[in-house]
Amino acid sequence: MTDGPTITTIAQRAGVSIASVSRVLNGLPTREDTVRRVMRAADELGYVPNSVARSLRNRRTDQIAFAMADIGNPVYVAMVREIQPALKEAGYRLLIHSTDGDADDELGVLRGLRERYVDGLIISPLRGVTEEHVEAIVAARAPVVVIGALPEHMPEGALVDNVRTDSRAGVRLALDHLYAIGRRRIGFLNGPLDTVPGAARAAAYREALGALGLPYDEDLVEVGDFYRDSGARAARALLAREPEVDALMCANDLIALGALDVLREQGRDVPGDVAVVGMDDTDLASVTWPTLTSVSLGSAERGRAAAGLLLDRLQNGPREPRVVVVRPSLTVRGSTAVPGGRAGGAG
Amino acid sequence: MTDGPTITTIAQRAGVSIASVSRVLNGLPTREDTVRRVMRAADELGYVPNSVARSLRNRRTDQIAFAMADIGNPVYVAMVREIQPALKEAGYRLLIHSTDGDADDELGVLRGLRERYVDGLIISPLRGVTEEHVEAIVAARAPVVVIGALPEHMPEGALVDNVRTDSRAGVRLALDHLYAIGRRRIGFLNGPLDTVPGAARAAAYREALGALGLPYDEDLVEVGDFYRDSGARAARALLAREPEVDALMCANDLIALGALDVLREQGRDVPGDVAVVGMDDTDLASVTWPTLTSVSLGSAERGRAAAGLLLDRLQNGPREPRVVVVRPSLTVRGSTAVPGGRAGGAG
DNA sequence: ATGAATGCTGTAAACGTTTACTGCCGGGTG
DNA sequence: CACCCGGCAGTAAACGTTTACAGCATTCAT
Repeated sequence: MTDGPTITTIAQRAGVSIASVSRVLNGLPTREDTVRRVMRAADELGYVPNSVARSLRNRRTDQIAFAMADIGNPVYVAMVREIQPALKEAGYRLLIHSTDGDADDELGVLRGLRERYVDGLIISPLRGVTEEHVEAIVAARAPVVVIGALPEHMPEGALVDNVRTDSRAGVRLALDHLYAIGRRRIGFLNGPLDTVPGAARAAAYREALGALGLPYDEDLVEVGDFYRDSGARAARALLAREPEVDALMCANDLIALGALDVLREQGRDVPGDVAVVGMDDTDLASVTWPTLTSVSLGSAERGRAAAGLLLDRLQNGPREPRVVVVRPSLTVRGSTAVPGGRAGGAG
Repeated sequence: MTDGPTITTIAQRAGVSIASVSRVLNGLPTREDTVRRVMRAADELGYVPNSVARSLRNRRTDQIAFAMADIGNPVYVAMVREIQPALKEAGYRLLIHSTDGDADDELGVLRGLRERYVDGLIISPLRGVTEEHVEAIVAARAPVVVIGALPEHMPEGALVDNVRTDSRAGVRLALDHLYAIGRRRIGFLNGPLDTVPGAARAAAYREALGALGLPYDEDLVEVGDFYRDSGARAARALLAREPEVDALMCANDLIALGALDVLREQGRDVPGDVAVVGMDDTDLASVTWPTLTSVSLGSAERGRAAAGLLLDRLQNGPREPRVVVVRPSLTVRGSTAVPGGRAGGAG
């Protein structure tokens, strides 16, 4: 009564052994009569199998974890939105680990794989895959998909697929676009250099300027965090130091939001005086005013790919690690809507 | 090697029984010498306890689920952001069920409680708590917290706490504000009437108008979905039918976004010509232009409260069901920033 | 009528823990 | 010296499944 029926309860009521009960419930060939008796008893008792016991015996939990820095970040929300239905479809439950950018937490999740509470993991390490990450992945002996950059050489035993985006190409798209609409003094508001995206975007900015024949000027670069208020601070500093900038390349949409705040506050027209480009192309980009031109790094697509790779591994067994690269694209909106000249902004 | 060490492996290596191993690992009083031997063996083997086996034996999984309609909705994101750290702090993992507003899915989660894969559940049923929900909750015999309205009378066995907000009061806050800044023809863009929030807000709108001595005019009301494009459609329809509206009360921020799109497109000044108020006070509200005055229904607070109630139950055992009511508040921003008159908008 | 083959069913072990219970050993007490 | 008690450790059962294996009827062929 208080403790819920088990197959033993059913077996007693139906007058058969627990083995028969199990077989019936799992649809294994059984005599018609036995099937009826067991089904009847199970129905009457309102039996529901205990998933923990089943997991212990089957050595699988039908659970998959997704670990990222911050569930409040629209990029990760976009990924979760793709991952969750894909997993549900395949009969897996989803566990969420929001690590708050805490590296120890992140490693904790990875090491926790050895507790076998999930069958696989999708992880997006904020500060890249360190030696320790690799060790934990090897020790895990459960499939892992990393969203983001992976070290050049992974050891043999690392069962790890990889989904990445070419943020270098993304930055180039943005700078090409700004160049095309006539901008020559292009500031750069970046996130922390010790994060993977931060470092990659810094290098890409420099490289893209070179390709366009523009000089790299340290005074045009400001480093902060990937948040709105930090973006505002950075924009303020940059505009004070270099009032002549005619475009701001922002390392993500939140930074761009902060920049827009400051530009509005200072009465500078966007994009007339200063054009602004964000990155990630989150939902926010179509909400701002003017709407924000942004480089899409395919968050949704990356989420979908990661789920696909993991499920493939779980369903079809071991295989060579795979890498999926998602191509960035540029969505032009109001904040750069000045084809060739310097007119008022549009939505 | 391939299968990971268990306490049996440790016991052999340390030359003790598995009981002693377990005792040492759980910090139960044990002879100094035994402790050392076991610890040493565990270290050398890189032992990690199997959480599934532990769950089976302990009859607890240290997992909690949160079920809501759509993880893409900022309201739920805000809740998750509060729930996740609270659970982590208490040693619980978080499972996410995004039901896509599918009622069967929602019931599935509730019924799934009987599989005992989680120790408790926080659920925010989109269309209210039906008879079937109640049945499932009673059958669950695991603590449940419902965010949203609960039926008047719950049966004895229902282990359910409740967190709700007073959206009636929220709507009143908004209408009082609009009235105070001189608006008299206040349109209402609502969500589906068969959702709990939709129905509540419809009633509240009517009631609040009455309290202000304003007539209820069906032509001023438009019903759609809780999404941006639906909000835009509704706004277009309403403005076409009633060009004289001087304010739009929107049943959530996304609808308000759509309304702002349409007003801008039609060249109507916000808040000069039409003031706009949203609901939920999501992150979006401070991003739009003009920024959006919005009624906060305390999403974060509700999430925190729900986690608190559930953890309390899990840690301190059964007690009388509790109800927490979160008071709404109004955050005034640009979209209504016209104290008493009809001047240009500000941020 | 006997043997093998066929088709179900039941017994028991296993998954990896925790813990009640029993038993052993040593020391203190009468 | 006998007894008891305390402190530890080991045996075994239990959590709720799944499944290998053995066994039993029944059927069929010879």
